[in-house]
Amino acid sequence: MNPTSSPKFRRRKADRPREIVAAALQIFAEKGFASARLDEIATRAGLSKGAVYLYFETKEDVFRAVVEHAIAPEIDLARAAIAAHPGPLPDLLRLLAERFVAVVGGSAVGGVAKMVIGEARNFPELARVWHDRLVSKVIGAVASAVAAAQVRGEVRPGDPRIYALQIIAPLLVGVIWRETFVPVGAPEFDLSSLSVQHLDTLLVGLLTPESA
Amino acid sequence: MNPTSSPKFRRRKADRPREIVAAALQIFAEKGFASARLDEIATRAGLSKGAVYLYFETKEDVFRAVVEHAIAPEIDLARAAIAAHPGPLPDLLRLLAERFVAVVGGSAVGGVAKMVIGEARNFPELARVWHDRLVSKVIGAVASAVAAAQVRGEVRPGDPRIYALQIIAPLLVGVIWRETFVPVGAPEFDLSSLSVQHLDTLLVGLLTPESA
DNA sequence: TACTAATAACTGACCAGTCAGTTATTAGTA
DNA sequence: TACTAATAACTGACTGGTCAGTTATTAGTA
Repeated sequence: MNPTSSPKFRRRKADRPREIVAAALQIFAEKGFASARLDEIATRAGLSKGAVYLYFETKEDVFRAVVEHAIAPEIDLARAAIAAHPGPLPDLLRLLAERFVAVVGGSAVGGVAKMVIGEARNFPELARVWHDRLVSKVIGAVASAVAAAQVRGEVRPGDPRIYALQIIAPLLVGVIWRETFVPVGAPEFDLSSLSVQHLDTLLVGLLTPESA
Repeated sequence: MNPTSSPKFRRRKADRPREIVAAALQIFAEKGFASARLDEIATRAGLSKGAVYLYFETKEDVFRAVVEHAIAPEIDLARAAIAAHPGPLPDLLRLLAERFVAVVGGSAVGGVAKMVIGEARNFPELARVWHDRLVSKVIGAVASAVAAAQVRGEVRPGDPRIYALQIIAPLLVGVIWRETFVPVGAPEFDLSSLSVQHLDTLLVGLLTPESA
């Protein structure tokens, strides 16, 4: 009819994978792996289902790319913050929490985390990637920061790995809460207030009386 | 072949629903809703798929029954513990944590929780049931116990609802960890040690200097 | 004999993955 | 600059398999 003004499609090989992953991130975060339809992912990415298979072998392949894509910035976040921590433990923890709230609050990472939890049994490999590349690194880094602070006499005795979990858990549950219960009418937890009150409270119990 | 010793089936109308729900609890906890096969549930319950439809309308109906079944004892647990709490807040919290570890550690409730998180978007009604009947009640009860303790001067100022989340979160994350990452090789967190160290630490920050 | 719990074969819908054909784009030619 | 051949990005109809839910039939029970 009118070939000049509205071509049926554009050839944009370079941009497609990124766009497909972005669309898949949304759909997977909404529906989980099994219930996500490739047709819907393709449509949201602005192409046909067949074209998705020009860029990815299988649906699981797309899922993998999404997890990688969601993980990468998180690793940078954790690495940079821990590597550059100069001062005492409370400063590091407040910095980490602040970044966590900013990054997780403003992206679909929470949705991906929920998806990983939900699909862990059916796709253990993805849980493994998520754990090995992200979660264990964060827990390990926080735990060794705590252990170092214990050596300096800043932090009371106790299992550093459990301390790390205690530090992270309320923030994580805040995100899961938002993804799971807020959509069905539960009142939200403000991540920022949660983060502040959590650290204020926990640090009192964490630090030795001398250093506090 | 041998009709007397092994009849092809028995008629046991009264027991079937309970057995189906028990089998479904396991399968759903393992696979989540979408990936669970009704055939597998039926087989594990010791009957055929068609027979399941004599007792339940749809697969979602079975899911509903499972959630109800998993919730009921938890509600009793929370209600009884809170209602009967006599002494100061630390005693109540230690009691609750102990029960939590015992009940969640020894049952498939953790699996159901994970399932609810994973399937929340696709079956919001079930997330609503889980929230309204269980989670909000527990959070609310803990929050009002904290608020009462604040009035008594036992607990420092701060949002009681956030305090409640802080109290529960590490235990919850411990369970999610076990369900999600331990199967792919992550080291376990001992729920019991976690619970003890968590309360020991948190209570220092929670209680006023006078009451501690 | 009448009744019904239970089975097992069946249906219909759905969907991941395929592929033959279509169309946008680029390279080559004059 | 205009035309054309060659290429490859893309489409959409199709297939093969899976599975929730149905039903014709069988077998246990009263």
